[in-house]
Amino acid sequence: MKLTTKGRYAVMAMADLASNINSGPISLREISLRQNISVAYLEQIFIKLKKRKLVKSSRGATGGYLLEKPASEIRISNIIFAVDEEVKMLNCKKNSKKGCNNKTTKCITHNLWDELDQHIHQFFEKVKLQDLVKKELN
Amino acid sequence: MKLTTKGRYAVMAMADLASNINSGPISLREISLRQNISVAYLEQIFIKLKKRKLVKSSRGATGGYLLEKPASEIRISNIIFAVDEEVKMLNCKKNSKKGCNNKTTKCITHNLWDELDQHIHQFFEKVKLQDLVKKELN
DNA sequence: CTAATTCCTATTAAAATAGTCGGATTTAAA
DNA sequence: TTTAAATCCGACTATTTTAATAGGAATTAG
Repeated sequence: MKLTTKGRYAVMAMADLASNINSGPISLREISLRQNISVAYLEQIFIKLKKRKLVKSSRGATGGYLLEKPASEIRISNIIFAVDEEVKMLNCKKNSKKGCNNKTTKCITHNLWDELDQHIHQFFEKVKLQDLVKKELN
Repeated sequence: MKLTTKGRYAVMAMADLASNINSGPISLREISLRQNISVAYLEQIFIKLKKRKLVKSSRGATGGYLLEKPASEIRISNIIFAVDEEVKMLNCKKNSKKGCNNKTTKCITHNLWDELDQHIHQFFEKVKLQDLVKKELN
C-alpha cells in the first residue's frame, strides 16, 4: 500500500464527485477549482480511476465524469489502489539485493512490515466513499 | 508517522543489538556485515538513536553500541520516531498553500489521514523490540 | 464552426531519500 | 608510544520518486 498525495488527491476528487451527484457529468475543471488541483494532473488521475471502473466519462463539451457505482459501494482502498498501483513499498521486496531477499533468512523486520501493510489495508477497506461525504456535512 | 527504509534499517539494527545482548558493545561494522547496510549509513542512524537514548556508545577500539534499555521496554514507534523525526507526512499540513489549509473548510480527506496516522502509530506502539527478537527464533 | 471537454504521451521540475566522503577524536592493546 | 579500530561529525552527492507541465489529438454540444 503506497500512500502519496496522488492518492489523497484521488480521494478528494472522488469525494467531490460524490458530493455533486445530481449535477450531471462533472468536468475536471470544476474539480480543479474546488479542490485546487491542476486539470492536467487530475487527468492523469482520472485515467487510472476509469481503468479501474470507479468512474465513467463522457467526452466533448459539457462532458465530464460520474461515479460508476454508488458511493456506498466504493471503498477508499479501491481508490488508493487505482492510482498508486504498487501494493507494497513498506517491506523488503523492493530492493532485492540489499536487505531481505527472502531466500536464506528473512530479514528480522519482514513480518512486521507485512503486518503493518495488512493493517493499513484493512483500515482503508472499512471506509467507504459515502462515509467521507457524510462526514463533510458536519 | 513517516515510513522509509531508514526506519526499517533502524529497526533491523536495533533488533541486531537485541539479539547479541551478551557480547559487549557491538560495532557498526558487525551490524553492517550481518544486516548488509553500509557503516557510514549506520553511523547516521545511530547518532539519532543515541540522541533519543535508545542506545549508548563506547568509543575507541573495541567500542560499539549497546541498548540503553531492555528490549522489552523499547517500542518500535520509539525507533521510527528517532530516525524519521517528522511526525506526519500523510495529511495535508505539509503543503499549506494547496489542498487543506485548515482555515476555511478542512479538505474532505483531512480526518481520514489523521485517523490513519493514529492507526499506524498505535500499531507500532504495541510492538516492542523484544517481540521481534522472539519472532526471529521461530 | 467553435469552444470545451476527455484522452494520450512525453518531458521536466522539484523534493525526498539514500548513501558517500574526509577527517577528527577516542581508546584498547601491541 | 604507536597503531588500529572504533565513534563522532558535517558536508556533499547521487539516485529515485513524486508532482506537475506541455502539446497536442479526438470528441461532441450548441
